Amino acid sequence: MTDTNSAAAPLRVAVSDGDSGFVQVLTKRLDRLGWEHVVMTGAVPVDRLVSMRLGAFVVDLALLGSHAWPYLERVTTELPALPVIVCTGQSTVAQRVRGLRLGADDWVTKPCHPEELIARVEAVARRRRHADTASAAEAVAAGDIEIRPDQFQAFAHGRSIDLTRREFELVQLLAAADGRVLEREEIYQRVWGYTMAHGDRSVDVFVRKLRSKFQQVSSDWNYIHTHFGVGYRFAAERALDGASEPVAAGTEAGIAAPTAPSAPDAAPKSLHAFA
Amino acid sequence: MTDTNSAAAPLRVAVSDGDSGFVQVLTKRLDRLGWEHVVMTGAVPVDRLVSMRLGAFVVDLALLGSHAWPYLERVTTELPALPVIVCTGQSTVAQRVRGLRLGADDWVTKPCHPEELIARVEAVARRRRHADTASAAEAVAAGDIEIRPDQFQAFAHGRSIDLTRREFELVQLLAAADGRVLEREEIYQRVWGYTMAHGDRSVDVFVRKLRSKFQQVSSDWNYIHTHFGVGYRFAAERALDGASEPVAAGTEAGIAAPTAPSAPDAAPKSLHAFA
DNA sequence: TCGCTGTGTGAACATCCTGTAATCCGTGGG
DNA sequence: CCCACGGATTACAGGATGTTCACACAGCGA
Repeated sequence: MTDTNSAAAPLRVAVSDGDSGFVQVLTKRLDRLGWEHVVMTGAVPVDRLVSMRLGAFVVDLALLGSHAWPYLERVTTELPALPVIVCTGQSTVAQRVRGLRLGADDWVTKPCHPEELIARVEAVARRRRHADTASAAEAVAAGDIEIRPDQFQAFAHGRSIDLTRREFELVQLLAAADGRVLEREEIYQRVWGYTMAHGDRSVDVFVRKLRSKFQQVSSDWNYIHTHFGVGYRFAAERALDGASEPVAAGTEAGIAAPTAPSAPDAAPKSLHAFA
Repeated sequence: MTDTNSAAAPLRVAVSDGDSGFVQVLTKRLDRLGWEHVVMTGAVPVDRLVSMRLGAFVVDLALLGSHAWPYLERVTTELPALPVIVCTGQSTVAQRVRGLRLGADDWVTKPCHPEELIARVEAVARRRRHADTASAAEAVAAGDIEIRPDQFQAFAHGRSIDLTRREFELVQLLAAADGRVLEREEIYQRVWGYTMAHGDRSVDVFVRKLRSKFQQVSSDWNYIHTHFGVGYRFAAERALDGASEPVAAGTEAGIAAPTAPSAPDAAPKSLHAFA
C-alpha cells in the first residue's frame, strides 16, 4: 500500500561495468536513492557475488569477452534468486535472446538512460521480492520478551503473550524505535494510520493494556516508560531495585524456542539501546 | 522436451495488440512453442483478464490512448502476480520509466523480433515462477497430514483427503509458509491470483472447509489457526488441552504421526531453496 | 500549598471479525 | 435437459477488539 511505484526498499546492487562515465552517473543516482551499491570495473568472480548478498546485479558482458556466456550461465545457475540485468552496448537479437534464455532478467542496450536502467532493476527486483514472502522484518528481543513480526505476536519465555493486532503494532513500533522516545502524535499516526484527534486517549489505553500483559508474563522487567508531556519509550529495564539499568536491549535473557514452530529467519536481533 | 533452449513450461499468454502483422508472426511462434495464447486486437477489460488465469500479458499501450496509464496501473494493482510486458512502438525514456514504475515487468519497443519478445516473456515468467514454485516442489508433513504437491492432494494416514483444487492450493500455501502467519490479503492474492475485494470472505470459507475435512480424518490435531485481525497460520498442534504444542509445520513431523504417513523427506523445504 | 494539565485505570459501549451454514451459479457429465 | 460438484456470495450470531468516558492520581509551575 505504501510503495505504489518505486521500489521503496533500498536495494543492494552491484554494477560491473567498464564505462566509467556511465558508472559515475549511475552511482550518483543510486546514492540519491539511498541504495547500497558496489561498482566494479573488472569481472567479478562468481564466488564473490555469492558472498555479497545482492539484491540485483547489473553487468556489462562486453567486459568479459569470450567468457561472457559461460560467466552469465554460471551466475544464473549458482544464484538463481539474484536478479541479473545485462547492460551492454551493441547487440544482436540473437545475443539478447541467448542472454535472456540463459537466465538474465533483462537486457538493456547502451547507450541508455540511467533512470531507465534503474527502473528496470526495480521492476525485476519487485517481481522477485513479490514471491520472496519470507522477507519480513527480523525478530527483536528485549528483557524476557521477543517480538516476532512473522507471527504478528510477541512471546515471553517461549509462549505467546496474546497481543491483539493493535497491541502488537504498537509494541513493534515502540521497540523498533530503538530506545528513543516517541510522541503520542507520531505513534498514533503510524499505528492508526491517520492523525490523532485532540483528546484521543487510545495510545494511553493501549499502552496500559500492553503493560498489563507484559506484567503478567514478565513481572520483573519494565518495558514501556512514560515521558511526561512527551510520549513513550520502549526499553527493558529491571523492575525492583531502584536505578535504571538499561539492559534495555539485552537479549541475555535466554529466550527459548517459542511455542511457535521453527521460523528459519527469526534470529532474534537485539535492540540497540541508547538513551 | 520439445524445446531445446527455452524455459518452457507452457505458458498461457494473452496478447493485446492492434498490429495484425506482428501478432500473426507472434502467434505462429507461440503455437510452435505450445503455449496457449489468446490474441485480442482491442482493449481488454481488467475483469476479463482476471478470469483468464494468465501466465503473462503482452500489451500494446498505443491501443488504449489516454487510458493507457490508468489501465496499466489497474492491471498491475489488481493482478500483481501477473507478468506484464508492454510492447509498444515509439516511446520516450520517461514513458518507459513510468510504465515500469507502474508495475510493468518489461517494456519492449517495436519493431522488435518476436523471438526476443518471447524470450523476455519467459524471463519475467521464470522470475515470477521461481518464487511461487520454489517451495512447491517437496512434500510437507505435519501432524497426521501430508501435503503432496505432485499429487495436488493431501493425505492422512495414507489415504487421500478429498481436497478440491482451491482447498489444496490454500493449504499448500499455508503449509509452505512454515509456521508464519499469513494475512488474508496475501493469501487471497496468491491463491486466487488477484487482489481481494473488500469484504470478501472466500478465504474464511475455504479455511472452514479445510478444517472440516481435516477434522474428519485427524480429529486430535488442529492445523489451521486463526490470528484475529490478521489471518491464518498453519501448524499441527495437538487438539485436547489448551496448551500449545507445536509439533508444527513443514518441519519433520518428528514427534507426530503415530499412524502418520511417510514423510520421508524430513528436509523442510525452505522458500529459498534453489531448484 | 493550590490548581491545572497530563496520565493511569476500569468499565461500558460500539464495531469489527470470524465461524457457520445456506443459497446461488456456472461448468461439465450423463 | 437434468444432475452433481466446486466455488462464490450472503446472512446471521457470538465473540473479540477498539473506542470512549468518568474518575483517581501524579507531575509541574505559580
